[in-house]
Amino acid sequence: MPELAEVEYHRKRWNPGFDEPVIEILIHPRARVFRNCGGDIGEFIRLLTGAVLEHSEAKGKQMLFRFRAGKRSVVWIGIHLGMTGELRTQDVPALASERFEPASSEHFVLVQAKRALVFSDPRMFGRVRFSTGENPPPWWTSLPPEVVSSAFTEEAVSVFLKRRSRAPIKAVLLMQERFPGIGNWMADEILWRCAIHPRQLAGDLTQAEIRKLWRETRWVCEQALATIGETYADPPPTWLFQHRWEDGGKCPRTGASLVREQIGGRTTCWSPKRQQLRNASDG
DNA sequence: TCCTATGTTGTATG
DNA sequence: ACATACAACATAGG
Repeated sequence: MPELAEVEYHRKRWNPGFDEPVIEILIHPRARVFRNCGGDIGEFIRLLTGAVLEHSEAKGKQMLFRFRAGKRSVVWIGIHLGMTGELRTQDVPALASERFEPASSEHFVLVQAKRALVFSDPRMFGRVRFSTGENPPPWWTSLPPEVVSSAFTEEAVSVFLKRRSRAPIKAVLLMQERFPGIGNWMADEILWRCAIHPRQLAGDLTQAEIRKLWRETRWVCEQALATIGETYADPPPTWLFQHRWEDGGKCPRTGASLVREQIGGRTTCWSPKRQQLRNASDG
């Protein structure tokens, strides 16, 4: 499920574990989610045992958790949820004899006195990585500016679209280096609001369309964070979101039928009455 | 049985 | 070197 707002929601699901030490770590060390995890897993497990979760944040689809492991030692855990990853907390049994038993998809569990912090991911497209030291790892600090930040400018979008001028705009919106956190449903939602056909080449967009795309990208991210990001509540039926997966679904603006096709390698939903392909010269 | 899946990455091709 | 397209990754559910 995880795009920008779903990631933010899952990040906060570990909040009940703040300020309490990790007693034990349960792990499937050979799970694919630990590929290139940043060093020796056993060593990170040793450092994390007894450590205290003191901060977390999300950037796009990435999450970072900071643990204090003694006065001068910090351990960072980076998590990406991939396609099917989830974070949750679970109460641990009061009796020590009923120890927490992770399911096969629960690759990484931080057990505390009162609860377990659980990362699960059946398909294992997600990723867990580790780092140590006072500063966040380089892969984190080099992430692009967030869509909802002031650094996400119309100019930056315009430059990026010109660089990617021969790719369909749908594929370009999925590129995390400029649109961090945008995923398949958000890209479709944005293009539907802009009345831009997902197959339109990025280089064909007029400056007015680029401005609209920039504004609607920010708007969809803000609204998704306010609904899904807070309570996991679905956005209202005025969004494409509520209709896009339903066979025979209707466009909430025009009432006409929606269509689905593969564009940029992903199933794409749009409203043909509202989003029409045009020649570059027509713009 | 076959098809789909809210993601990323490695590789081939232009 | 850069941009683009697509298979591959691994599993569950309709």
